[in-house]
Amino acid sequence: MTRIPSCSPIWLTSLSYCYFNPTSFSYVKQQSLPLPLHDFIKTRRLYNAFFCQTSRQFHADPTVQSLVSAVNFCSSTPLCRKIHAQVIKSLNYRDGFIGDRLVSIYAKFGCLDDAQILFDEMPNKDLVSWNSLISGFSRRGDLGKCLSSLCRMRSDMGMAPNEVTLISTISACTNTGAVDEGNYIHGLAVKMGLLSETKVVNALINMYGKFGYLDLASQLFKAVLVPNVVSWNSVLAIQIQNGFPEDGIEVFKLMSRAGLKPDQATVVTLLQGCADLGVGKLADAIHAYIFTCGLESDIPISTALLRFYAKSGRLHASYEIFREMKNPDRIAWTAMLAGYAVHGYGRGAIEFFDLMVKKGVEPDHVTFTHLLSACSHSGLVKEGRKYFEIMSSVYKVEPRLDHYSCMVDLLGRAGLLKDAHVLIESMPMEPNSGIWGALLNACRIYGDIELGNEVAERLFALNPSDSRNYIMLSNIYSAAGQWSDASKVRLLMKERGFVSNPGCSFIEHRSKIHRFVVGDQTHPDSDKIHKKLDELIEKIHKAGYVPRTEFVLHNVDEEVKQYLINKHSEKLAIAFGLLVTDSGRPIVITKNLRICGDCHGMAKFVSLTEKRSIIIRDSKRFHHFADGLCSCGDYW
DNA sequence: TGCCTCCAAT
Repeated sequence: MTRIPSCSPIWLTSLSYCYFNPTSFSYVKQQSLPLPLHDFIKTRRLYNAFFCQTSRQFHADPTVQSLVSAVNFCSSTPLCRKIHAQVIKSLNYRDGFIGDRLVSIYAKFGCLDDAQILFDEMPNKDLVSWNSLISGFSRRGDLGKCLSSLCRMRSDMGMAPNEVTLISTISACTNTGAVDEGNYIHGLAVKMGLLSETKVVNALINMYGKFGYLDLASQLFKAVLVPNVVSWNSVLAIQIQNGFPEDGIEVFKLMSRAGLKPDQATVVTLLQGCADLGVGKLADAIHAYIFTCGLESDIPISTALLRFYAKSGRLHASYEIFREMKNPDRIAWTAMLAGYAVHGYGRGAIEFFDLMVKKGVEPDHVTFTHLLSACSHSGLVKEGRKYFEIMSSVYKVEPRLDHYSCMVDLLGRAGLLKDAHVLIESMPMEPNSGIWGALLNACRIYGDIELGNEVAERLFALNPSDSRNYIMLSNIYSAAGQWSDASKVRLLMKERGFVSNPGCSFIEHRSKIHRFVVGDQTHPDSDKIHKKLDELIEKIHKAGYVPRTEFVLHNVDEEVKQYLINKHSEKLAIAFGLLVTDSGRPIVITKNLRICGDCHGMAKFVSLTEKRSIIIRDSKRFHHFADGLCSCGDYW
């Protein structure tokens, strides 16, 4: 074994700095430290010697305890480096233990190379060391390294993975959408008899749920002998995230009946379901529960609550929650910003963003998506361009597809079709269907048939099975009065076997959800509703309201068109008490003001499939429709 | 006394 030479502490600190960051070698040189490259290589061996030597001295040294506690509270890379340097200096190192923790911290903060180097240098790697490394790769979404480490561990070292190894690997499969690899790990879990571990099954339930294999997930859940809160939370989240919030709420009821106490994750997930469904009463109950349990200072819970109120049109309530937060994090700030954006407060969103930066909260790519979408929906072209520019130059957030999509939408809605097209051509990555779709929508608004045609061609090539593109192109032709071309597109759709689903509206009334489809008379109170509708339609027509119909339907009588439009969502909303008048004129405020007062636009926005939102204002307050549902619970 | 499953902003 190499003898450990006597070294000054400063030399060792620099050594560890240099060790972790070879590019900063010049820094060490500047300090006039005797450390040329070959010495640096030598120090690697030296370092190994430290590990071996110190493992023997571990119990003898009194500073070990402080190092252990230091490493346990280690929360950042610089701190981790300091402790690591200290570990080397004090010669107190038991392989494993502190090393494992350091590996996982380096990995946690994205220094995967450092983690790997440190791991490789560790002389005696036990199962926990391997798990630390694998979990690090998993957290950073590096499935390849996760799997290769798992293989190395099994074949090179002859070590069997335990439940922790599998949980980390399953999690990596989930986050990268790797179905085959996930199946392989599932098989491995069966082979190793690890399906009796609830945590492993929970990870698998979550994985299959995220992949959309709900049957498999529920089979696994049923097979768990004693499901814990996480098992229940997983099933709850699966239902809600796959678009079945009602089933999710049923799961919650079963969970309560099974005697399990909801935890933070339960509450957050339920609130997400409430926001998707717009069920105000359940959310109110949850809000009360939050207070009873003293959870109101919990940031994720407050954020979920904030989002619920914002989605329900109660932006003030949402802001109150935000204001009450002690230390809102980036996610909370972004959620609030999204609230402003979705309600069409472009200027408000900008001001809020500036405040966020001023408070020292760093925006990320999601923040910019909302900010740009706020600019887009308020027609703030100049501002949108500015933020798109500085997001990479100042905030070092490289624009992604979503940001380009927002910008194309912004320029397109402002009528700058050419600029939008140029921007798409300049993108460093392949534009997706969302981006071409935004441009196609702009072509529809401005009636640009030529460009619309070109864009539609691209969309058909990119996503031939998406019926929305065909409908949009057909609408462009309809709006221009080119009925035969519009018919051709519709025919093409038919040939390719697409059925265009009619938009569906639904409204919560006294804790019950009522669904309506155009021309639908199946509601038990249909007669009453329609009578009321006729009354109100007459009223608003008298007030001077004329719906736009030109691209709704063609080769249909004007009267029939009016009928179909009138019977749909906007009038339905009015029938339920949202008399949309302001000094005698109906007002419709949408996040895109250009569609304001457009009956078809509104019906479309309220439709379930569109997943967009609108806001209607009556004399007292705003009513917000999100995901096809009016969820302003207190006006009935 | 180190590694791990569910939950918050598109």
